[in-house]
Amino acid sequence: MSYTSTDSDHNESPAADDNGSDCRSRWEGHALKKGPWSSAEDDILIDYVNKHGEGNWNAVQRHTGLFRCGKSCRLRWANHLRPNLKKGAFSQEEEQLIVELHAKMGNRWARMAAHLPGRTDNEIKNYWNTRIKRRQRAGLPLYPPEMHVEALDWSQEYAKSRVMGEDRRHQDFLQLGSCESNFFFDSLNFTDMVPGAFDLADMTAYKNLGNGASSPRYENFMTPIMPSSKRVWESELLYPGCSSTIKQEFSSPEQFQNTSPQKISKTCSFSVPCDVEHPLYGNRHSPVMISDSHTPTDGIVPSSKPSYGAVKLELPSFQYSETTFDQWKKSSSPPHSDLLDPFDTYIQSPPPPTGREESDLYSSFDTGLLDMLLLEAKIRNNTTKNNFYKSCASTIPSADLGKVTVSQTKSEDFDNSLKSLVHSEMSAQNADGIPPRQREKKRKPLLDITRPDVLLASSWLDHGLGIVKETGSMSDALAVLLGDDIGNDYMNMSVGASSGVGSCSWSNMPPVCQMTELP
DNA sequence: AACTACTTCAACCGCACGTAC
DNA sequence: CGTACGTGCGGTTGAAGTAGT
Repeated sequence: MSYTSTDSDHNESPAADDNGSDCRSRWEGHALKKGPWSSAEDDILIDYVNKHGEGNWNAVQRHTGLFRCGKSCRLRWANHLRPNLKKGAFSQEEEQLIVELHAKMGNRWARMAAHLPGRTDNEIKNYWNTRIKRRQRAGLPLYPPEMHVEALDWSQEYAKSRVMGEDRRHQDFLQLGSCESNFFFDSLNFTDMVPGAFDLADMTAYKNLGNGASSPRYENFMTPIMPSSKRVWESELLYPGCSSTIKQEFSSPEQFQNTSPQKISKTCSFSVPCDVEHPLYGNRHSPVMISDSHTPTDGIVPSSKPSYGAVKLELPSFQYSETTFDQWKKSSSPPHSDLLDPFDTYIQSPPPPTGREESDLYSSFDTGLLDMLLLEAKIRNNTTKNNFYKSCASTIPSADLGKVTVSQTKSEDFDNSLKSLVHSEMSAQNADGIPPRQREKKRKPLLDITRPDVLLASSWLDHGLGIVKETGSMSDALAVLLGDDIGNDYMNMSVGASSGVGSCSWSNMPPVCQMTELP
């Protein structure tokens, strides 16, 4: 950015912004000013808003002669001029709330700002970016472990509220899957590699996975980056039944430990969500259980468009009603001081040691969600392949899924149909590495995982989480899971998508995605 | 004091959505 | 149905400020 004017000079800059409808660079022959606002401009804007109220920002320049575009006026008002704005550093409570909110929402700054009176989305965003850098430097994960538990609690509340029909506004465009992230991260990843335990809490854990793999100016990819087409792709991914069921069925680690893998498997089974008009799964909010699922879901349509080949380590953000969030807040545990900087008390409770015995994983149920995921992955290995197809199907828009008839739901044909859809979807996108439904909206690459700094950062990642980085490759895993045919398709896909959006080397996958051999 | 490196934050940019026509 | 417009959001940028040498 090159500010072309300052407070002292009131020259109108020959604005470089000629991009049409947004901030037009000129208005009635005058160049629109850019850069910092002068106090005189502020006064004009304040006066205008006092007289006419907020909104209709483009009219400001018409009525006041202020050579600022409407967007600029709105931003200035919202971030600096409107009353009741809090200035200064965030309080401890605010900081903690931001961390909690981010764990639940991702990079939804405006939504987070709604919970922080007097604070703007921009402030929160800046704070968060600063926090990322600080903690990265300190080699700390972005979230303390307690976040997982809280997120789990929240997801239950959230699931309840959804079943009760709340949050209709956001249900209108529910999409399944962590839509923007890499295909395997979305769909194969935890839902299937770690079947049955993929909900908000899981993604919080996953988020932590990536907390370190960033570099200056690129750190954001490790936080839940919303896609540029975020509103369409907004992920409401929740498998509320799964984690909730886990919690209900196994109220204690001992109980979990004493339960047969089969029971755990059934309890944690993979639930395919549904949507209101979904020809396959039934009506929205109709609890649906398919295959080996014993867990009703509240129904979310699997219609996300995967970003094939784009490893963005992105996590879905969760929309929620304000009511729901408040409910969650009430039910959540008391504030944790270790949510806060400076690197705080988290240092006193370091990440779990690496290289555990599996038995230790059982006993870590209450502390390490990621460990739980790993454990489940082992338990559930046998069901992974079939689930993979279902998961792939979850990336296919519901319209296409409609090709799979309801009668096929529980039959082998169902799986075959899904496989067919998956194949066709993959082959369609293989040509240029972009899924056909995504070509029209090519997005900026948010992560190039081949970047040296990104790869280097992975050690930080592992360190911060205490994860043993296994050496097995993802391609091997896929070969095992899918057979050579499908697996190769995905390998090719990965290569084909290596330009632009960001290539993905399988060996670069997070450790959790490299789980291959199970005892 | 001068220089450099780093951090903070205000503002810009592009995109997407909703609405009116 | 397509287009223009207004608005809002999230990501990015770079000037200004600060700390370190």
